[in-house]
Amino acid sequence: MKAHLTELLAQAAKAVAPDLQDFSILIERPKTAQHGDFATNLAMSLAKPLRQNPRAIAEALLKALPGSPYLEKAEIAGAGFINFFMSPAAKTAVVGQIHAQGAAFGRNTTGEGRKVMVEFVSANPTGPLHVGHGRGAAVGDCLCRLLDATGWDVTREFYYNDAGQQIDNLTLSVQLRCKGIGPDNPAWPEDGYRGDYIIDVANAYMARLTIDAEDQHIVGKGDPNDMEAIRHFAVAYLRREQDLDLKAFQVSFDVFSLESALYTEGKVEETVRNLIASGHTYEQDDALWLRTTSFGDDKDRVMRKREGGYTYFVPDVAYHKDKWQRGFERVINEQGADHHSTITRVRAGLQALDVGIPQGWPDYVLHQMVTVMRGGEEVKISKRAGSYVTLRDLIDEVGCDATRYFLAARRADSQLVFDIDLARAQTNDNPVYYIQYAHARICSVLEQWGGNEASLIDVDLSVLKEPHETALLQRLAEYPDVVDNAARELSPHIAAYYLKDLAGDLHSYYNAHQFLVNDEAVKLARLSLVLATRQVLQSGLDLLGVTAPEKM
RNA sequence: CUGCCCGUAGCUCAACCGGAUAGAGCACCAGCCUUCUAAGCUGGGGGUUACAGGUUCGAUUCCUGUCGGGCAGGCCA
Repeated sequence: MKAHLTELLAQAAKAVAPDLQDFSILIERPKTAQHGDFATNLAMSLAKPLRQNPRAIAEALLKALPGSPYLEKAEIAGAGFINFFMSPAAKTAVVGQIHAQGAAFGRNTTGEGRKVMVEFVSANPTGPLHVGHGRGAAVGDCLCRLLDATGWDVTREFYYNDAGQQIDNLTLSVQLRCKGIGPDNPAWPEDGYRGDYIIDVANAYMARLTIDAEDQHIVGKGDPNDMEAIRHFAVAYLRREQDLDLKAFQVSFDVFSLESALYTEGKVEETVRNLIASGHTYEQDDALWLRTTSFGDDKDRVMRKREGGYTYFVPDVAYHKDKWQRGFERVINEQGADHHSTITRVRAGLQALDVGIPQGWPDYVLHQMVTVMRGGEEVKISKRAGSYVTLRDLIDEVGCDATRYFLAARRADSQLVFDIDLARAQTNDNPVYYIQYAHARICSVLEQWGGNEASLIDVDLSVLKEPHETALLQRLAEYPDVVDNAARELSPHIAAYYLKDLAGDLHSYYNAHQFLVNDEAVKLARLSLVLATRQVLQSGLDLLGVTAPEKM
């Protein structure tokens, strides 16, 4: 309907201002019903280039506006808004669309089947996933679903930093636990991992347990002096733990990339050679530096340390070059904002390689920190101290659906307070139940009606005239815009808020009117409307990875 | 000290390239179950959009500055 109005306005604008080339037509949904079903500020935005009074332009536009069966009337209001009032047929048309398209309603082909990679979670295999990872998992997974819904060919990828200093710390921590040494012992290193899960890893290793995962089968050697064996076992063990966490959270990946593989396959060395060949490096103080300041960084960065190892951003650059070479012209990295400083470095490294990668590549979606409240107090998250709320804890206590909704329903770039007690104890406060309840209510009504749902597809909807019905119809018609907007803005919370509003419309309608009435025509029309509503609730919940239960 | 993010009702959060009277939920107050699930609905109070300027027909939104919170600024990741 929006597209239809845009077309009408474009024709009118052409008649009013034939010489004007570059202008865009914005149509929005007014907040109050008095302002019609749609409104445009076109006359106001044309005021400047045409050097005329907005209201005068609006008059001219209205005069030139072609007629349409969907348009009841259009009028000028305020400073020069044009408000459109749609015909009843235009308002109910969406129901037919939803029935015809089913789960495809709201999806579009904007992405044209192009490849996009979303890298998310990417936790280090040094412990279980915590709430912050949960936010990344929820947001990242929703981004994938949104991109898929808008026609992109999505690859979901997880990158394991299974090399480097922290893995050494992990290995050492496990080894000490194998020998019965804990954090209380003076021999315990300052940056060792103190969590109890390290004991579990050590016990499993000593008991010669087998780690069975999709791509690895590793048996604990039981030798507390074999550092290599401990390292492999510990990493495998914790990777499997994280996989199980993700599975419990209903998040899946297509590709797992390992930092260690970048080394063994020579990709890190190759990247270093390429960077040196590019002329953007120099030696100083026995270290190798990359002149990242040439690409917008505020200081140059060390690539190869004095002791010979590479700093973390070198494999990062190698990894992203690999992404590019795998054909991903679009890559979105979802990560915690505490890593934002790597963005400039990675991009600088990629520019220095000079292999045709665009300047702003890749995209980033950063989520801010999650604060966890329990018993009215903040739970401090410290991985090394071992005191933190794991994602598994949340799923167990709060439930998968509610946890996902809470973590995805807020703008990524604002800090998030997750109150465990609230989410767990007072389930009626939880918006996710509110939405699911709307879905369950519709299922219940349809079941009691007992008729054939297929027969509701083609009924006369002209009897739907109640304000509650009009409101619901309008909300349903918004859904395709919501999906497109959320995908374009990379903002899952837009979909979450929409669903809350949609559920609210349904609940109000439900309370104000009986659906299963004696008047057959009214009954069928109402059932057709709520059947369409159920479809959109289902599709929308699916975008968030939340289930749509038929009974609650 | 420098860079990035944020600051909206008592609390948690929205507000679609700048649009009309800034919206929800929780909490508080008053109502609605012999009628399709009360995990629901209806009504009410609650705001100088941190503060001060600027840009224009119009600013929560854009720009500058101040204050406050978070995160970064390592030859850690």
